[in-house]
Amino acid sequence: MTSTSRDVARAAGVSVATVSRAFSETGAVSETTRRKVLAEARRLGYSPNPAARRLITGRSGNIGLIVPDLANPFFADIIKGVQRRAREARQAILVADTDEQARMECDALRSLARQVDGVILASPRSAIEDLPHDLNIPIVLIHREAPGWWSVSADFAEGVRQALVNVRALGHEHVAYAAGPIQSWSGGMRTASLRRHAAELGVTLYELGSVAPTIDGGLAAADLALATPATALIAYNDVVALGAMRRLTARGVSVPRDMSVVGCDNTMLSQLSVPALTTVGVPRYEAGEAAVALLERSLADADAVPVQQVLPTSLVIRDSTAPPRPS
Amino acid sequence: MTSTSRDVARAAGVSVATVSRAFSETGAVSETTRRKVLAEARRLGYSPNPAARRLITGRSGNIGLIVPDLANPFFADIIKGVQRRAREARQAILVADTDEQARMECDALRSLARQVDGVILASPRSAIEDLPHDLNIPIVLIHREAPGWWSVSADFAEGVRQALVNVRALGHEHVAYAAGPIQSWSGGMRTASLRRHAAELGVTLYELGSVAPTIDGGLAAADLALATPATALIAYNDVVALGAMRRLTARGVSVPRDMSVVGCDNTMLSQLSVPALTTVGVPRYEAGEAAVALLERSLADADAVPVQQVLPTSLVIRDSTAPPRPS
DNA sequence: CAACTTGACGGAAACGTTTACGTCGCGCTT
DNA sequence: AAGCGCGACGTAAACGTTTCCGTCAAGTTG
Repeated sequence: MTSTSRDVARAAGVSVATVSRAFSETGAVSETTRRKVLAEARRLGYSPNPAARRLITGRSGNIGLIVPDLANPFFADIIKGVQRRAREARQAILVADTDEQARMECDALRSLARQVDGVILASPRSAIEDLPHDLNIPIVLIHREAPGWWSVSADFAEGVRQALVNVRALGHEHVAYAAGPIQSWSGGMRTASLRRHAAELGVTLYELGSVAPTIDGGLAAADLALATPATALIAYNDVVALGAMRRLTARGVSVPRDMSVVGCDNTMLSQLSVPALTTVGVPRYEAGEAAVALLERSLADADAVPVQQVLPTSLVIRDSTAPPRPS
Repeated sequence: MTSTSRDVARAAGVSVATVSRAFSETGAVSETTRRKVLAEARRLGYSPNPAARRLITGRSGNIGLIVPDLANPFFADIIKGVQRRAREARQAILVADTDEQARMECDALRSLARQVDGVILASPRSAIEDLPHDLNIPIVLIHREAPGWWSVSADFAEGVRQALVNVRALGHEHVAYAAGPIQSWSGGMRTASLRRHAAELGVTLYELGSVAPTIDGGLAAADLALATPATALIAYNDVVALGAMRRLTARGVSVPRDMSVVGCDNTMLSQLSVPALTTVGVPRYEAGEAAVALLERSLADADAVPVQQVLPTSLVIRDSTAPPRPS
């Protein structure tokens, strides 16, 4: 049905080796025969069989991408970044959704291992030591740093610091913080940063503990916050912030008049809400692109020393923050 | 580095053919030797090389998925459905994002063609006749029907009919409709259905024309709606509805007291908004699953006659609709 | 008991490339 | 004029499976 390199070789009056060389950029072939071969190939509708090529070169030409939840807009942007950079490198991407389950990360990793040249693992829920390390393909982590691993993450510590500084500048002295899942590495960064900077900024931090990273988690966080003297609430992410705003409004607490709210991630949601959410901007698209770039580097030089890239974050001020009401 | 079937064969004292048979479910091999082979394979860390397998069987074991925009929550759910069903069938999925561009659909189709066993094309922006049809792999369309093509779509006509009936039952006699992009097949279905049923239900339909399927499009739609006597607005999708609600609120028009708003798709957004959005529920997860099922059928029997599956839709009533204010 | 089926297994030929190696002209040096 | 280097190209051996035959023993039938 589909034609092979032999067909093209015959038609162009050359050997299959020459056909192969005409298609691989590096091949030593004269310009005239290359043109001849390419023309003949087009006429016959020939394109190299990727399976055969992969069998001999060992390169599959595609990379794996593992995310906790595709429906989470946070990861959607990461995928788009990966996608774009991968397309330039003529790589296809194989995506796996793990439904937020750590075990599925390992399964996905294993089943992808033989199919791809390398894997990008976004916001892994697993502990690093639980990840299989015997599948000799490069792995790049997103939003998780670990010694000896390639990774690209964002400077969450700086982002929430900016949030705290801003809220303090508005006049808030009592700030509540709703943390996310304990396994979240980036969440840990945020908590640590807030603790570190609260004292030196002269704000009292009320840690509300860990809530689910969902709307419902946000509802709970709002009630917890109202039980403290806090006049501002920093949330684990935008979704929690939105949930909190909804609950606050429902309980007659006006945002930002009675309570300022800050989210994290700057997802699409933060622009949609009313009032629009002040949030910590996290580069997602760029993280995806950077991860592919790192993967390419580790693919090019198998024993390159892993780099841990950190992308900048910055506060995006919208309408959910304001000075506290004079009491 | 990695061991091959030959290594396993040698270790187990059998031939490579037997190793192959032990791994392919169908192979005629005695239970005892199969167990022996599998044990030896596990010990050596062997797993069949997918490239070699593909080269000879012609099956790649993965399917392609092309979507206009990964960041659109609408498609995210479709992917999750595809993902789930594909995992059961031990298939990996290769995803391509076309950035809403019709041309990229063709490019993606072509570059995927040799890599996958079949392709699922969600909400194609291209005209059917522009799609390449010479790449002899099965294609399943989502949310687009065309004679001679496999497809799974939703009964948008019924969904918006229900919306119209409901709004009419609440007492609205003047209803505005903001349509989406003209290339949208499903949008066409909605428009046609509204036109068909408006008269018989005794409602006057104000067609606002086509707006961008974005928040900004929704802002525009709101202004257009306010220029008509309409007391209810049906929007192309949830995003447009949200944009409209925002604009209406900004202009001092209370939703749903002064104006009822109905969205379409029942995306996550519709639950997040305040007030929560009444919307037409469209099965996305199920559509993804169904598409894979269809793909499997057409893979199993190459000249099966294409089926066009239609999934049910139903109105989800939330807080953005209410009886019109007595004037 | 001979002939025949049946099931388990090995040998070997594919599948369609890439690439190491060899050959062959051609132009250049000495 | 002989030797040499070099670029272009062909030959053939991989890559790791699956699968078509063929063989052989064990059971089954007439």
